[in-house]
Amino acid sequence: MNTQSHTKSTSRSLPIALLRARETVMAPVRDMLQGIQITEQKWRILRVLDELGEVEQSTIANEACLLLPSLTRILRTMEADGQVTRRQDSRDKRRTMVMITDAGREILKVNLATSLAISNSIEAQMGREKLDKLLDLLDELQAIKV
Amino acid sequence: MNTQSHTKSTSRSLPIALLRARETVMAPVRDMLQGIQITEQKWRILRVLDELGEVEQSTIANEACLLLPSLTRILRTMEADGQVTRRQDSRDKRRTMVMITDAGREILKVNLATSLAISNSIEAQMGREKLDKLLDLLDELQAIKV
DNA sequence: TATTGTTATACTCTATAACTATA
DNA sequence: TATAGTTATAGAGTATAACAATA
Repeated sequence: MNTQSHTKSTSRSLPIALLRARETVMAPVRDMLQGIQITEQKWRILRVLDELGEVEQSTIANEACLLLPSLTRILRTMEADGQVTRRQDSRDKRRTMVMITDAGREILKVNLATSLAISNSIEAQMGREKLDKLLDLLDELQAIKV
Repeated sequence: MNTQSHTKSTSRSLPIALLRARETVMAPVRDMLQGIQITEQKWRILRVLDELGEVEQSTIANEACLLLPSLTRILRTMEADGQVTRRQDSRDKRRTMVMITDAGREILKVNLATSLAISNSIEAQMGREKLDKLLDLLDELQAIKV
């Protein structure tokens, strides 16, 4: 409690605590992405596509935390840049199926070492056990319906 | 490990896990803020100012995860809207000291009940103990130097 | 010389509504 | 009627550099 209005300390506010933690983690990731001219959003899309294989755009939007209109625009440039392919689903023609290309996968591969180095640095400071616990709790939080 | 390039599952990727968890938590908060015509960034600034009292802009930028140029613009409108006051520090004239006003505090106060209801809903689903553990871990993560 | 903050600029994302095509 | 995705548009934030004032 503070003296002003009895709101919680910002460090015990989940939205702010999540944001601050993310900023700490993202700082070196942003350095990495800047070197390869790719935005955070594109990086997330590549990660999601690499993990899920060929999926429809709504799935990407959910998994990568992007709105469909944003995704439409971003995928257009990623397709032009040869990082993803898109095709109409033959069974349900409303759906567009998206897949990562070899060139897209190459971007992930080239940055794997840096990516791991960042993870390892965090693990070295937090400890594997705490990090796993944190990921478990985040996964649980992410799944709830507020 | 997935089949494509041996990257980690996105749910075990700290940047993505933090973002997804935040999106879950922010959904109802955004509903609340939309009702009062205030952006997430302004809400964070009000929270930080309410907690810290009168502080310089660099402190706000750090605590609310905003860049100084963004903060300059946002504070200009918040000052015009009577939510904060700004004055030059007399000892170090480079510094601008910012303070929340009663009107700004009123915004926090009016939304305190909704804010608490959201917290309580999360607590009801996660449990107090897990939530505290999560906040502890986030605080620890936020403080490391990657 | 370094630091605090502002301004300028270009870019990108967000949010919403309206729309098309398909189911 | 509902759903998947696109387009249009307005608004806001991001990132960087250049700058002014002060230390």
